[in-house]
Amino acid sequence: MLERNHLRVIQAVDHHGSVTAAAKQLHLTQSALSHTMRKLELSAGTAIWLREGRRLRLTQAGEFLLDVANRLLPQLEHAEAKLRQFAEGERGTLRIGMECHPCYQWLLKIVSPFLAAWPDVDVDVKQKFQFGGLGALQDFEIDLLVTPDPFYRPGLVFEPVFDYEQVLVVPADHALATREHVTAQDLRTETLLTYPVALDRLDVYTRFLNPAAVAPRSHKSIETTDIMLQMVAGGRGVAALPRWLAEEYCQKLPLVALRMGPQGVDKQIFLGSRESDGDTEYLQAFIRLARSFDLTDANGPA
Amino acid sequence: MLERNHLRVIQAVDHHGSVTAAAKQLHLTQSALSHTMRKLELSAGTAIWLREGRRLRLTQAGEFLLDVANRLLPQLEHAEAKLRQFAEGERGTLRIGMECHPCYQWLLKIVSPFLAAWPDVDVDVKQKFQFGGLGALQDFEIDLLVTPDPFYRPGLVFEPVFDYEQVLVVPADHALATREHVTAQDLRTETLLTYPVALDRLDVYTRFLNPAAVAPRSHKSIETTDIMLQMVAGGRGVAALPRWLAEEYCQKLPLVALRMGPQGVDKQIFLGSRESDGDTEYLQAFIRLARSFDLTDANGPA
DNA sequence: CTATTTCATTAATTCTGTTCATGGATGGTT
DNA sequence: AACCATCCATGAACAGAATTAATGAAATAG
Repeated sequence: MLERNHLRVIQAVDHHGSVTAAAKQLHLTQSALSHTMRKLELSAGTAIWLREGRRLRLTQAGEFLLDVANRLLPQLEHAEAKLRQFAEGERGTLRIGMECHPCYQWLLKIVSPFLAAWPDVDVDVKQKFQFGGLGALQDFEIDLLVTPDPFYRPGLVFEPVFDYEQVLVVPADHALATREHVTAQDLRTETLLTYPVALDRLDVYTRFLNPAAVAPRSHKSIETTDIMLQMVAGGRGVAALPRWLAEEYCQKLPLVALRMGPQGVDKQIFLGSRESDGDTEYLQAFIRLARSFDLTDANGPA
Repeated sequence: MLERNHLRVIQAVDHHGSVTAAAKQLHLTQSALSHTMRKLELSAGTAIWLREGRRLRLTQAGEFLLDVANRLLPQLEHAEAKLRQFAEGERGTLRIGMECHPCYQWLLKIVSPFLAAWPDVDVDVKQKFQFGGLGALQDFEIDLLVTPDPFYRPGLVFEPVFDYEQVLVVPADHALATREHVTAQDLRTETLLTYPVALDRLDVYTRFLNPAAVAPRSHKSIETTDIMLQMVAGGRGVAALPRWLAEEYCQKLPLVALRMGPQGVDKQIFLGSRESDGDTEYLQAFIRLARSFDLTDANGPA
């Protein structure tokens, strides 16, 4: 059976031209190397070296094996180097699950410096999981969960990464635009634009409309933030978004962000991960990065 | 150190889904495999399998190693198969040295069926060697020498492969064309065309002209047989060639082949090889093929 | 709940690889 | 030519690694 060892021997002997010199490089006795060579030839069933006096020359089979060695050994070494990176948590794929639709914008701002700091780590963002975010985390479907709802489960840990206020975005020329804050009743005559998720996962409903037992005039779902706010600016409705995201768009479009209710709707985003990943460097680095990323940064220029 | 063994283990375990089944395929005890896996993970410094109950799942590092295994193992197996062919003398490069210029035509006729019979053996024909044919043979520069001059040296063996007569080729309308044979004196007024080699290696001189102390009117050297005989047919001179080669051209051009001297000049071609190659299958096969290749074949249609 | 399967662990054993000691061969030097 | 310094091969002894056997714990299927 052709082993890595054998390839190294062939390469070393050819490179140094003598058994003794090659043995030194391989940290072996000349005798050991000689034995190895003999056994290799024996198991190969053919001569690999021609011993002419004190000079060694490769046979055709030997030349062939040298080619193999020169081709495969670097690949093995490269594989080992990569493996070492895996071991030290410098390499891998960070699979992030999202349970918070608008957070995608926020995430992008973190991913970019992360990729720069961890060139050997790939990031993959998933929006759909088979059994919800927590299940996906436990099933190793994802490694990190971005969610507004931490939920204790053994083996999982959650960490708040930032607070923000959920606000209502209306056109700058809207009747409500000058109000200090809006009430649930104000929405009775409005069209509400939201992301296409279940109602019980929309804070406008759970934290604002439902407690007041109010429903908007109509409700439309839009996939992307850009289109959604274009429509708001066009007077087709109003939308609820994180303040930091809303304010970013207010600079580009004729929009106004309004507090919902006298106290406003305050939210927190959590990052969930498996306890067992506590020593995965790049994952912890991501969490640290996310936490250090305050609203000032988030609002800065992209 | 990442060994071939480890790659096989990763592949087998993944393929069978369980340690026990993989162990069976690897002709190992389940215990042995378990040990190997543990040591591999230990030396890698990272988990490679996630043990979830009785189910095994690869970590990211494991997935990576599986890729490496799937890529490298086939290459190693292929290398071993080739090596086996080398061992059994079914693969290699047969390097043939030529000391006999016109024999090139003859050689081509043998090489073609040989290549068909030994698809894994390449043939390389060399005309120039650093220290003559015998030296080249001993220095492993070539493996087979085609020569009219066998010369005993320890470690080398020569075998006659065929006899032929060296004849003089003249135009069909030449004054000598009807003669039973020509004498050395007849050439005194002729232009002799030969291959560009030293005079003492041309049989016309050593076996015909020199013994009679005769020189031709002039002497020109030509590289290729085709051109040489075109010139003979055009009345620009005469040439000495093996009869089998000459007769082949007599059918295409207005030429006549004449015996040189009353007895003619008889020659033999030998194949020289190293004794140590006595068990190299394909080399011996080539010699057998050459010997069985009698003049009838050589004269047949190409 | 029980029988069966699967994996991990410890201790014993077998094997492989390595070294030590030595001898023959080669090639350069005086 | 004789000598010496190397170089490679070999056999015996040794050490360490791989493998097995025996056993226990956990998980799954019936």
